[in-house]
Amino acid sequence: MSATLKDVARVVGIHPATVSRALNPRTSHLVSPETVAKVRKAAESLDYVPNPMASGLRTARSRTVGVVIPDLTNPLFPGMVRGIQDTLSRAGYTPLLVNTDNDMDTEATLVGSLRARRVDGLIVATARREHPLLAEVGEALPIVLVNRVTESAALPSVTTDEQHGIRLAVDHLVGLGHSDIAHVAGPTWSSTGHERAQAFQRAMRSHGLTSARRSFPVLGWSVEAARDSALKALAAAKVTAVVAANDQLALGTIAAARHKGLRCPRDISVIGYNDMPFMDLVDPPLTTVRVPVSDIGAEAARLLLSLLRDEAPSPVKHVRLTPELIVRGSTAALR
Amino acid sequence: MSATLKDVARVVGIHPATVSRALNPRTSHLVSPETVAKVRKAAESLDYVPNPMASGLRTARSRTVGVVIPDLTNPLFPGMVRGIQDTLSRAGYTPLLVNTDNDMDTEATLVGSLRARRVDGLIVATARREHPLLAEVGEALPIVLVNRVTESAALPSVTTDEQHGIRLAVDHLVGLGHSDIAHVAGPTWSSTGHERAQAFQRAMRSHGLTSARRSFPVLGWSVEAARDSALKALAAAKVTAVVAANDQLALGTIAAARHKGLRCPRDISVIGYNDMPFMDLVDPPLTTVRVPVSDIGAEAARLLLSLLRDEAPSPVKHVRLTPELIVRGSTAALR
DNA sequence: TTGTAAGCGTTATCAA
DNA sequence: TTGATAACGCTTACAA
Repeated sequence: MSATLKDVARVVGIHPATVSRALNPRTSHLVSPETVAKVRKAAESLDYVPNPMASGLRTARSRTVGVVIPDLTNPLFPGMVRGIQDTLSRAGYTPLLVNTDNDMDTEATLVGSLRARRVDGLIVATARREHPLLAEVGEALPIVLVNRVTESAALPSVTTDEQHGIRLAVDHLVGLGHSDIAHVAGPTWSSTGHERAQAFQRAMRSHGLTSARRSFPVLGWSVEAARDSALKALAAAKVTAVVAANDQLALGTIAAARHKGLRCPRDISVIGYNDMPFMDLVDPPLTTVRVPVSDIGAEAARLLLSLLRDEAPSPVKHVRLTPELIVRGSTAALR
Repeated sequence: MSATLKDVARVVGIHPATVSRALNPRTSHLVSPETVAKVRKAAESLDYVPNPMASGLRTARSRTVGVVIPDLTNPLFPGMVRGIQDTLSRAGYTPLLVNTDNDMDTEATLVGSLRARRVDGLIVATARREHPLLAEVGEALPIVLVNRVTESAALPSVTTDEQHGIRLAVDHLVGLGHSDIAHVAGPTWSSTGHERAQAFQRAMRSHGLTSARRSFPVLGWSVEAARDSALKALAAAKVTAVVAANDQLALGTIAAARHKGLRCPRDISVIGYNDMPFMDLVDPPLTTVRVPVSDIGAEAARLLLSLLRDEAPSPVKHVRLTPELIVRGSTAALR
């Protein structure tokens, strides 16, 4: 049904190999300009498109990249995925997307299926601080981590400056007069959870504020998972403000506060992290640290593409982007 | 690097073709049980995985499906995509996702690239009422439409019962005592926009209410796009309630109302459509018609898989799922 | 039940 | 500058 190199060759009256050379940008200089022109025209008129399975088989490269995320329905990821997709496809690569649901067995299976599909590389958003699988797969395949990293830092990554982001949040609250601030922290197995918690300690200390026993880690990143930790945080003596490790946890904290009869921001200020879509429309509009999700994705794709191009193994590169504070209605001056 | 049929054959001491037969469920019955067992063991120990490019080249099937959506960052779609992904991958198919941004040229390009990748079929969420491209591509490739359909109805589809959904919305408002109800309608090029508008007329008439000049179509589906139409709707005589054609338009309507000094639901009731994530947390929590997005995706994938399996062209099938009303805080009894 | 052989559409190597 | 040829890894008639 679809035209092949042979068909084009027949039309032009030359050998298929020459057609291949003429059509491939990296080899077309080996062919006389006139033949190239004739071939291009014939290919056009037959609307020939190269068969990626044939060339992939021959070259042992699929021009395909696996994208491993926890869950597409978490609003943090669609923007990141778009950044990845747009950049990859402009370079002729096709992303293959999988969702692990934060389950390590599922992840192992899915990474297996991506390797079975012969992906040329991997962009991974599911890293844990300890993550043997990634180290192992990284031996065989170029990998770029996004958002979260592994402890060893042996894999290239694109992240944001958590230190800076949390710092912005704490500074903002302190500026509003708060000093009794708690942290509803992310899961400790996640580098983002861990680093934000550490950053919280540091930021508090730098203001001369006590952060001891003021950090309350959750088990998962969801609105529901926040409840217990949020209640503990709110029970801590005199707490007037909470820095949550992401937007879902902030929303959960606000819900828990409401449940206790506290109103946000009147009685308690809450600040989130990520600035997911619609966070300007929730009640109250959420003050949060905005992460440039689409840029993270684009940057990760670029980094992977450079890895895919380079023959020589380059030094492991870590890209850090800078988040910014978005002030809305969930934070207010201490009364 | 990766083991091939030949490697397995060498280990077992038989011909590669036999290994192929033994490993393929559809042909393994042609091989003696003992050989099958030996082959399986050898394949396992070498961790052989079939090369999809080689088998795809040979069989002219990629076991790959193109998924065409307007924009992944629109919260309506991630759930749908998950439904598609989960169902397809369980059947051994890999989805290739593209975003058209509702631009027809982009769409043509991307569909072209999917065909270049030799996808076996297409799941399309970008249908317009008039959509020549899809009709054309549908000649060559199995296509299933999701959410939106084309006017001719010549392509199989999975949608929800718009008629029923809008009916639920209008009934709810009438039940609350409203009779002056307006519709902030979706774009007319979209079947969902069109059908919901028609359904609105019908539902109003069935209650004996006037719907004349009460429908105000927008140009796009976004929160911002709603502004003008919403202002017109709110300016219409005595309007006390608005049925919006989706959640974004509902949010835009609420914002416009607020801008005019009207409060929702006190002065004006607003009802959305889709029930996107977090619509329970916006201000006010949005009453809306919930669409089973994940089921739509799963159903579409199933339908396409059946098309992919069948040799004989089956009659064009249309699956309709039923939406349900979710009552929250954006609607209230007429005062 | 298994082996043989050809071919899917490319590209890389070698020769002309 | 072009042509011939082989090979990538798999499947499938056909033969044995």
